Amino acid sequence: MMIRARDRILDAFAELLSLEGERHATLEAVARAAGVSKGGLLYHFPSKDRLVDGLCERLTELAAEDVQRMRSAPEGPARYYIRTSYWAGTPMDRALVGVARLQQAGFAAAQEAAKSVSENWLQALVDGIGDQSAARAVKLVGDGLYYNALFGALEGRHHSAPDDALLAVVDRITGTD
Amino acid sequence: MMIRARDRILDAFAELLSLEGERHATLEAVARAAGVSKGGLLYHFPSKDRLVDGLCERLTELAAEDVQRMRSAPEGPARYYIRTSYWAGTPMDRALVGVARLQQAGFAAAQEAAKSVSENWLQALVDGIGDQSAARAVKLVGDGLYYNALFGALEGRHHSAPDDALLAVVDRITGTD
DNA sequence: GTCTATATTGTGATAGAC
DNA sequence: GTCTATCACAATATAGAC
Repeated sequence: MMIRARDRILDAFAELLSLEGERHATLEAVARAAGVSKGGLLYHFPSKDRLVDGLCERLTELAAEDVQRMRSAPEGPARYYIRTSYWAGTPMDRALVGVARLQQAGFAAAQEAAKSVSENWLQALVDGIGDQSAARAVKLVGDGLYYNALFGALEGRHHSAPDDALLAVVDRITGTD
Repeated sequence: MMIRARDRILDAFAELLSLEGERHATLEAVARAAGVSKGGLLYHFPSKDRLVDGLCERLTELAAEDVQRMRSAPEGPARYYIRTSYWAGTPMDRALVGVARLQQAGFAAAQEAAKSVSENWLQALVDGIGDQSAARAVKLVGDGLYYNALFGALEGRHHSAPDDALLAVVDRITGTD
């Protein structure tokens, strides 16, 4: 069965945003990558702002699922968060980097969505670690990894191997060592 | 004496990029903010790519000076780096966030400049701390702060007060406590 | 639901006066 | 060095056929 065009369009949008940058994610480029015409795209998303909204909603859903996994992870939320903060080209990676790029381009909806998911991750870390400062430091290390992912995505780099030495440093931050 | 128009233009470009996002930093908006006409701007920077180059060069200069200060800081490079990684609206903050936004919009020159200054900061941390993993973790915390600055700039938030609790965590990472 | 064709606007860039 | 006027093109959006 055919994947719904609406989903293919969001896939293409996230991919162009994360791999080529916001300037290259034009409606025409997205339509072409999704295999539809510009008019076809605009049937599903009547304006670019609505397309942005669509990706923000997808990120919100994917991030909420991730927070659930994080809260119930046997290794603890800190290690889980750091281990999964590497760019691996997953749907959530592309959605997150895509929304970050939209936010930095100046789209208000992306600003709000990025802030919201960021706060949810931080809260899960605070609840799991207990200590505010340690949770914040772990969050910052993860943010740093995402920031580096913003570069890595454009360069086509993948950081597939979770870094054991870094995880050891994280254990020192949380006091688990 | 009148500040050179060329510098005013770069100031305006960095400010619009960091405070309103890349989409709003059009040649017309930059010219208006700098108090010149579009034609006047294009005398100094014949194309948008040259304007981007100009900001990248400014960042490279400011970052090189900062690396010097960092290497000779009495508190050590780690604490210096973290303490100055907060968004405070300084010229270097605006240049750095501005270039980050250009990079994520898809400008290749910004990609190279951001990568270069990032590597120089990391090298200063490695040289100062000794341990590779610890230096990398400190760099990631600083990157995380910059990543948060990408949000804070748009929201007009300033993180003027260096966070003592975070600096204490950094000491634990570097083994200085 | 998807297409083609077209309208509208914004953006980067040029030409030439002063 | 800076301006005004204008250009060419690209990006978003609309209209209407199928």
